[in-house]
Amino acid sequence: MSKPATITDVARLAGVSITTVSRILNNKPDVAQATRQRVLDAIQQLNFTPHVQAQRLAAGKSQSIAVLYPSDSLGFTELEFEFFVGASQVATKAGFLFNLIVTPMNEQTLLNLYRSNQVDGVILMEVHLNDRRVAVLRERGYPFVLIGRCTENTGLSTIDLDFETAMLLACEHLYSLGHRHIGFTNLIGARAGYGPAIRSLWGYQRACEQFGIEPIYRELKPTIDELYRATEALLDEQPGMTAMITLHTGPLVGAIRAAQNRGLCVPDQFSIVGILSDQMAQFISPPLTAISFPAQLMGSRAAQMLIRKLQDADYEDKQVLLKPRLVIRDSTAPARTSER
Amino acid sequence: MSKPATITDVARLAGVSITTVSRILNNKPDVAQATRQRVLDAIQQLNFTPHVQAQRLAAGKSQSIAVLYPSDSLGFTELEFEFFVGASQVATKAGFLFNLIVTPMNEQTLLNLYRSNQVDGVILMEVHLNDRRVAVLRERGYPFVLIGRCTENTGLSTIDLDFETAMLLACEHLYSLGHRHIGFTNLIGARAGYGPAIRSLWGYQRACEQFGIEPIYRELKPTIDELYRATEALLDEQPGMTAMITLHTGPLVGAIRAAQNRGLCVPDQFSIVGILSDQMAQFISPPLTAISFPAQLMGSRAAQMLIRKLQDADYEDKQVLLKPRLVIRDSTAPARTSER
DNA sequence: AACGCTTTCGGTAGCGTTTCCAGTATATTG
DNA sequence: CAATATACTGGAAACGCTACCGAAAGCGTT
Repeated sequence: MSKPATITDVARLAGVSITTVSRILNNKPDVAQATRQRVLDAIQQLNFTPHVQAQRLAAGKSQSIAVLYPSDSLGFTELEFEFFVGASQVATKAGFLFNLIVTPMNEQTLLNLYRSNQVDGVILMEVHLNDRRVAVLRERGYPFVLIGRCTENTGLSTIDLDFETAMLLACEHLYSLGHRHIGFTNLIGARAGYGPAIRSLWGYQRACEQFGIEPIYRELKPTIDELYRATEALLDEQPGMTAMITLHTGPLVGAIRAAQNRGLCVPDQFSIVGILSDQMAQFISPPLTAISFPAQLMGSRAAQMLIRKLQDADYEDKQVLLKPRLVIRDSTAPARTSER
Repeated sequence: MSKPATITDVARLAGVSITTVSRILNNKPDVAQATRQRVLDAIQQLNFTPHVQAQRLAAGKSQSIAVLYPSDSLGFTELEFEFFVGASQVATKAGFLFNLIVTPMNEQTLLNLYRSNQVDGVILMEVHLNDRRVAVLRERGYPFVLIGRCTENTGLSTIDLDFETAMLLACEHLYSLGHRHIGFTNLIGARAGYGPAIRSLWGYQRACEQFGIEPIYRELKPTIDELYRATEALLDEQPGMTAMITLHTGPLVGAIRAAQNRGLCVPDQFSIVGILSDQMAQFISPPLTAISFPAQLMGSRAAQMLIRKLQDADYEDKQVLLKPRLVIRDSTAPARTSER
């Protein structure tokens, strides 16, 4: 574990000043081709790698970004993971360090992240319509992007799935299959200001109006048990219900099991549409008809936006809204005319 | 985005030298109670947070660890994710930055990670029995720990699940339910030196000997399709097979579907045992009897070991082998005496 | 021959900490 | 009461790099 070579060693070996070496390291102009080669050889020979802490201290930048996913929220499924992988890949490629922070942060610790130069910018997940974190960061002018949206998004960089359209698509699909009684179990938090919940509800309500069907609605916590019980309850109360949409990702099996336990075969007697990543949808039996959740894409786009924002002083903030895509698999089927 | 306060500002405001402030920041002794309070007040008042890059440069430590998960290997499931979360939580709590690196690294870039002071130590995942990375790092004396094991582990810090015992447990469970023809689909790579595959195979072979049953064995890639086809093939070739164990985590549904497609109800006519995290096992229909894979625990233990190794000069390397636990759910049932 | 331009390079002052060493005042000891 | 230990504090040199500024050298222009 001998001490690694420093820029001084390289300079000495190449017979130049450290300034020149620094120029080459940072691809600055004003250096003769011959000198450049000599320095590169020296670097090679010494196995030199610049000391990142020193670089960052001198440059006044941390060259790293973080994703904040407060783990007290919904827990982890593959979906969150796909966000991280997407962001991580982009960051690494752009020469940024990627930090995943799952510990919930208060305002202080959030600001300290910037003040201590730990990160140049962050990606916020699980944002609420009226998110304190957003207010605090915006006020201080610290760079960040949101996965999700707030009520007021001007001047913010956001990326989000268009949940409203997603619900429309799902309803439309089921309606066209002949279903006229379509339930919807939403994530909890529509009242508390949780974006996906609210916007999904809007979409569902609009679809119901448009198709002239009666809403059958529940909000519940994301556990298998909750969804199981809720599905049972809905089936009891709404004997005509032949299909269901749920925003719950992992716990979705609860709905399938509840239906099957009633002797309702999915999809022949009961159709289910979810919102999941393609991989997750395939890992379920039966393979799920679902709005495809492009989590990895969203993660990488978010990282791209953030990094461009950091590098390009007059980068213009954008609010990206991804068009949802419905992938039809084996959990939806035409409604039987003579129902149950 | 005004410039954050520095240690000099704090020192000036408190009327002390920066040395004293530094002492307090690092909980060093030799500072009067009154002075400490005065400085703490100043820190509070200025919202001061030490500049991490500067701290690390001066201290010669990066205070960060990384997990290397080469994404070209098996892809991502919830399982990998749980590793990361476990490690990340421990790291954050210990004041370490946590870096997730999914880009595959060659020897050079791996070493550069240390040389450039980006990390103090790493956690290696997906290690092979004869892993180049291990050789390189060991030779240089760079700190690391393994999730998994090598052939020769003396002087290494490792943590691994006892796959051999795991297979014994699974077989035992099925045997005691009356199954006498038990298939096993393994991850690919037993020959190439992939630890889990090899050790599972050993366990399976031992169990077969012990219970006097005939091995029914396949190695395949971790995709749903592969597992589906393999299960079909096994059912064709081995009409007596009433149960199956698989090391494939996510794609496991392929086996379930294949059985169900044959009209074999799981578990009444066909039993399946997997190796999954508890959460994943519950997300499958039917809830899966499985060896519980304590991924999060393993991640956090690995991080703990690494950090202790970094902080404690004479820390003794340990090879931890976690005892597996079988959780019985609804995918296994007694073998029917009059089979198919 | 004097001037200015371009290209290429080096000197050096930071960046914000930690840490070693030396110093002062106070307390303890024989 | 001198001598020595003890508690506390400050000065200044690193840590390894970037970035500003200025200088030297080569070349064409007037």
